[in-house]
Amino acid sequence: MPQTARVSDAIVDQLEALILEGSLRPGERLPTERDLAERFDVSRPSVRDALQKLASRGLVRRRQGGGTFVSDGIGATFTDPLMELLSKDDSAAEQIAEFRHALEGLAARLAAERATDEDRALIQRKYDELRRLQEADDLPAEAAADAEFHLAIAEAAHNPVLLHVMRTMFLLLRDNIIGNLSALNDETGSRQLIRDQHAKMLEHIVSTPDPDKARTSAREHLETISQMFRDNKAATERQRSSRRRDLFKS
Amino acid sequence: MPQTARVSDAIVDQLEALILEGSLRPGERLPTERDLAERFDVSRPSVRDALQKLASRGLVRRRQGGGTFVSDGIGATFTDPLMELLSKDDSAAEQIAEFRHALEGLAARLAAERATDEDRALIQRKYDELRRLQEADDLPAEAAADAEFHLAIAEAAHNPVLLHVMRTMFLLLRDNIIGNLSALNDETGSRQLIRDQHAKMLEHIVSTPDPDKARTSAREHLETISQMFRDNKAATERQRSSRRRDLFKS
DNA sequence: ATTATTAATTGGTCTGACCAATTTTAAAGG
DNA sequence: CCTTTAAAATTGGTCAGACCAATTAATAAT
Repeated sequence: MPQTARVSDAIVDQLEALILEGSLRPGERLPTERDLAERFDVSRPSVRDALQKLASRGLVRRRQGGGTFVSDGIGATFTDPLMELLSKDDSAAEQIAEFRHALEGLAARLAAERATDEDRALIQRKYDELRRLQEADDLPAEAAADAEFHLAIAEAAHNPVLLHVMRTMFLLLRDNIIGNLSALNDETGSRQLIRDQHAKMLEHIVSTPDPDKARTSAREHLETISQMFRDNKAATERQRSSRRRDLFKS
Repeated sequence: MPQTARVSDAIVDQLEALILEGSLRPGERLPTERDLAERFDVSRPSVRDALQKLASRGLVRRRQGGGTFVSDGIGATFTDPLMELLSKDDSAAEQIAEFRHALEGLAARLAAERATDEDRALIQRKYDELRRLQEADDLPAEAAADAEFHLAIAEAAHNPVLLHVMRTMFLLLRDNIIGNLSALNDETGSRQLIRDQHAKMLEHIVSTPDPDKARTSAREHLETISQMFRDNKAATERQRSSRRRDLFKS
């Protein structure tokens, strides 16, 4: 029997279609369980089953007493439970760094080849926003803007699978980017280097598109990020080591 | 309130832990809903909620009248609903091909660096199995063995995030690999080329490990695969075009 | 007009019943 | 004694109705 033979699966399919096609918009409240039960002519537990499944997939949020809402950003939360599990591992950031070069290099190259005028405008806007936040003293906002800039480039690559993988990657790296940026405050010149590299990426993707140079500048940027990550980790290890020695000092 | 305040969420957490730690093994049947309700001292609908969530995540399979079973291969089914949705798009295979080079090249390099004796033995076994199936006339089995060989290399890279991304990638590519292999039957020499490339990968990862050569041979292999894919697609397009002309011939 | 209280609404949990698919057990026939 | 078939038991799926707890909306009091 097909997997959708279940009453609740049929409801999931219909609600999912409404969400993905935009009839139900992010933040919008769904009809109540009792209401949906009436509309679909099924029992309330069957509707609950369906809504629980959508919630499990991150498509909706449920509030006792409040209602059921379409999630604000589809994909803004993990939709991959295994990836979510892996994200709890401290070494996830390091593992991602190992192939982030390759993905960001490819995304930059494809973006230089394929970006539409609209894409370029979006990348420019995200770049401007990032520059503005680099002057402000708000690390979480700066980290978010950094991710937005890179994801705008990924969008311009017009490869939905690659975009999805990179989105997930940035979810995993959220805390890591903030940590990297805070470490930047302590080092002369590295913040400027990051800014220069972003400017170069922008140039080769938006101003004078050149796939090979776009790819190279992206990879250089990521190599710098990785080196910073390694330095940051080593410094943290030294601090830990020092604190451990202090603890056992007589 | 924390997300696990719900009765069913607490049950999900406990069952998940049992599955991930191996107390509940793949293929093993779980206690019945009524049994679990008694053990957890909650209602049957609450247990159902929890089991539905595990099923939605691909961790268990449910059979009316039969019972609830731990899935055979965790990760063997899609755990990412958005990726599953993208897989329904015909161009997913092409999109993945665009970055598969990079990932497989990296996996091969890391495998050459990091493989344990056990890893090398596994890769050798998967290679032997693939060679055996290349002599048989069973395309789906050959395609599965091909994926197993590549995934054994990815396992030897010892990067769980990369492995997870590549596993998902192979789920997306399942049908595509079968199509590529069936097209191979029609072409002189390309099957031998594929075999030679697999042998070279094995050599540089297992026999005489060399990270740079491993990476290069993996990328050459993937370039061949991509070219085949493009040729296969072009041929399919020509066939479609020819059939369209035939349909309108007076 | 604002604030506090009360009522209504919504999701969460529960009990008990029944249906449909599957598995197990028992009986009949060879 | 073995095999086949039928019946019984078990399991997940669905339902109705009730009640609880959190949130929202409406009303009353200041």
